[in-house]
Amino acid sequence: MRVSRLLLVTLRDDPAEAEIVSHKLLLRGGYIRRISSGIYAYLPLLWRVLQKIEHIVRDEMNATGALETLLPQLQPAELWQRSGRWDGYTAGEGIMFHLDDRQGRALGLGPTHEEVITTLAADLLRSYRQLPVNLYQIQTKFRDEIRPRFGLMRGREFIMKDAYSFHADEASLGQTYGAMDQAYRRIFARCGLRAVAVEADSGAIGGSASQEFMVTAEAGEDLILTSSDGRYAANQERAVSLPSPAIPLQASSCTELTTPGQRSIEALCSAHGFDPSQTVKVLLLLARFATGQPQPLLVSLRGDQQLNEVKLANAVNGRAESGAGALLEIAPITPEQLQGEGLAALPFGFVGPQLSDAVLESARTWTPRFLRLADATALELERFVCGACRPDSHLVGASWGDLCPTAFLRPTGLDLRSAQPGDRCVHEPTQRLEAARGIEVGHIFQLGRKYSQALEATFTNEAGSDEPLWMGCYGIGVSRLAQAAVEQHHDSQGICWPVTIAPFEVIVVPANGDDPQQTQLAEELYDALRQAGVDALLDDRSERAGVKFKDADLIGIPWRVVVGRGAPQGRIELVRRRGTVSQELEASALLNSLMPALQNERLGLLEQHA
RNA sequence: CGGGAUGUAGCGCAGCUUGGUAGCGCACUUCGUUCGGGACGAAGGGGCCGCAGGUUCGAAUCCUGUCAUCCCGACCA
Repeated sequence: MRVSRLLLVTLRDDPAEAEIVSHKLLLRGGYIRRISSGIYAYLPLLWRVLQKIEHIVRDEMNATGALETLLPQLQPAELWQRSGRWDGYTAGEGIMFHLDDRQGRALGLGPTHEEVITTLAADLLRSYRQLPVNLYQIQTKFRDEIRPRFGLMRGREFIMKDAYSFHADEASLGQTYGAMDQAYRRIFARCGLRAVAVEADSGAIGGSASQEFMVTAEAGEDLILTSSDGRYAANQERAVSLPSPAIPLQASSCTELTTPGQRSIEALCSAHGFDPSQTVKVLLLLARFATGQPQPLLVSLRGDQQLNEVKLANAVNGRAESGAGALLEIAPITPEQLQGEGLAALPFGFVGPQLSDAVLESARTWTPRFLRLADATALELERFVCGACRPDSHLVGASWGDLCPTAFLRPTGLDLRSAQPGDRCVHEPTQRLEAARGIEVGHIFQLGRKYSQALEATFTNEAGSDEPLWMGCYGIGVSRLAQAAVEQHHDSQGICWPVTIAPFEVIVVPANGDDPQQTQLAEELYDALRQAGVDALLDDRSERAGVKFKDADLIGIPWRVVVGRGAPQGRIELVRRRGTVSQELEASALLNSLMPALQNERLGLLEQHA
């Protein structure tokens, strides 16, 4: 390809719309243009990158025996209603774009494809003899994100590879899950990305085991916690750790303490010399469901611990009444909400675990009793400080036995705290958790039988009876991966693509486009490279050398061949983009010099993972 | 959804306080000189100042509304 024909439009200034470096570079390098918030055009240069990523994905997926398919993006609401996800995905802060057709039938634009694929499986898969099967597609997904940001990182329309496997038993599912784990490691390595596999929450998709693949980068939206021995890595949403021991409170009985205006743990402790680990804080929250009544929550945590919302949401989901439908939101109870329910004001900041359900008695729409949950670290305290349920007053030396004498008041003990960097590890207490930021580029799940049961996808087993299929699902954010690669591979001059996903492998630059000797030699080398199977670009523009060098650096072509003053003597220059390593050599020696290095780079980081 | 900011040429911005009909840099076109790290000179082209109302003799500028985009938040009272 010739640069003059490439529709290469580069920008000198950072566009105001971009915040992070990868987003700026993709815009400046002429890779993407924003069409609307979270919606981007993939320009020809980026499309080449995406196709190279897709090729690697296909190659590795096919190698595991998976079958490529293409499923509809426009999906009937009925399918989603049968799986129970329609309300959760469309109401509240649901992420599914949806619409009505001319007959008034509701449809959704697929944010994911479990419903469609499971329906197909129910239709096609009848016998254990057909199993296991793994189907995948590379498809545009639609998600109405609360807040799209960072270019392709969190878009409302993006390209994803998603795969769905079907099995006769759990062991077979485990096998494919393992094979996908290995395939994913190879895919990211071949793309030249440093990625780590972490334990993850399975989120809205549901299911049991799940693992995320994170590209480590400062701009990552996720916090990941790892042990330095490499044996533990988890998303903070899911991470577990050993809490620091509490400092025992010297008290044998319960007394009341006046605490004017001391609503926060911090204010309370600094005014009276308590350690936060000697206190129990109580959070009053409201869980809203798609169909069921709003459920007030009373959550007790040790004062020095942080609530993990994801763990809480999972706990609430597991305890919701069967007809409640999807959990839409958990948010702090506000004074306005209490008023709206016709309830008396509550002493926020001075609430203890003993708060009676009587305060909810006359609620108009809420369930008139709290769901009482507590983190294990709070329940372990013998004596502690907590709110007295009266303004400007706390209890010192309270105990669970005194406060909550009846089983009715006693909270259920769970793991609800967030693990923090520096915490001791569960697998080995001498190890500490370290924090890193990561961009989630892949996620694999063992779904089990959740969808197959809901959508009645069954097969006939060896014994002749019907049972639901076992399922797994496996995603890779293809467009996000492209930007994550830029985030991980750039310098002050621009992008430094790994060869495997670069739009071109080599760019040939005649320094002076008016010099016939230079242009002729450049043309010859360009032809020779292409005949050798190299993905080459020729900068045939009549620009000054500086402009061509700057553009080559910005768009990040891994190798540059400069044909300049040495052309009459047959001397050229070979420059490696990464590190800007340059060597001068005979034009006739180009292929011999370049090909071994290029061949090696075409493996990505694979050799490290072999 | 809450808070903050910004909408002026393809991109980056000034002008707005104190109303008088639009400017700078880059990019684009032509010519000349230059030619190995975003050249220089000259001459050009391009804007319903986001949109809609209002105030005024007159609005990019003041007022009201609306739309869009970006950032922070929507966990610990």
